[in-house]
Amino acid sequence: MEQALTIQQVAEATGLSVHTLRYYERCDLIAPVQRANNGHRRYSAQDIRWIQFLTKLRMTGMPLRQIQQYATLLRQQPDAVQERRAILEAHRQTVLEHLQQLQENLAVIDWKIQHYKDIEQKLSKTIL
Amino acid sequence: MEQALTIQQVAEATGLSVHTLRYYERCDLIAPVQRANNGHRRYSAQDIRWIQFLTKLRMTGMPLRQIQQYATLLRQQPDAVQERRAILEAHRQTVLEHLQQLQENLAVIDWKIQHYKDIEQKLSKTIL
DNA sequence: GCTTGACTTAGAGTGGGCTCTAACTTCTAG
DNA sequence: CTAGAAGTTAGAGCCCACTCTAAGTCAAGC
Repeated sequence: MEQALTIQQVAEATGLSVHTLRYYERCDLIAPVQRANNGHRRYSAQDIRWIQFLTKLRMTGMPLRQIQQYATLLRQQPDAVQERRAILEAHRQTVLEHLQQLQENLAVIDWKIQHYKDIEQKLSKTIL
Repeated sequence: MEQALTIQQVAEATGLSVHTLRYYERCDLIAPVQRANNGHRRYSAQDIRWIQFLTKLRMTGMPLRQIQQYATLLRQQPDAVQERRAILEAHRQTVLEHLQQLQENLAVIDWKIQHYKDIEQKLSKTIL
């Protein structure tokens, strides 16, 4: 049998909390996980790979709803590769725009920091 | 008198809603704005510059609470340039880390897109 | 055989950031 | 003089993404 992890172990492995893992399953972001005889979840290597990918989607700002759609597609139409790629490419575009924005705004902040540095310079000269 | 804008005009100029503008003032992100005789807000050019900068902070993910601190410092200790610079530099660091993360995660997504492209390629060849 | 600890569920609560509502005032145009 | 457009307030509501609680089950170790 391949390694089947407990929810605790998966939490540690993925950085999500056990609460969040169960929550994600409830929200259909994760397919119903296999159970041990006592009803405890047993995560497969597959499950973990998917959870790791879904956290990438989350961390780039994809809403749970959209991840849920992607997950459903993945489960119900494993051959719909083009559709899934379309979702990822749309998301990619969104992320690129977000990155762009972030960099522009950061530039303004950098400018302000420099401005403050200049003021500090001037002040120290005045004092001397 | 310099141009004193109504809340509507400021909303248009900054991309925030009038609701949000009032909300920000309530939360102390914006200093109490001058009022016309009828009690309506009249925003100064100063106000607008600040609002524009605060939206940069927001868009780079600074929490309202922190912006509020920065704003308070700006109003109550206009000479505390170093302190304000410290806040901005700390924030800058956070944003840089976030950017880094975003790029790393995006790379994984890009990889997945490429992977899907490869599959599509193979499929189309199989069919031919 | 009893405690401890990891698990289960359904459902309630939280925090951030808006967003909207209701009731009211005030100015402008017809 | 009246309708309507734009403003005001306090406070309620909403959405997202968790996060926690309560009550219960089950297996292992003392």
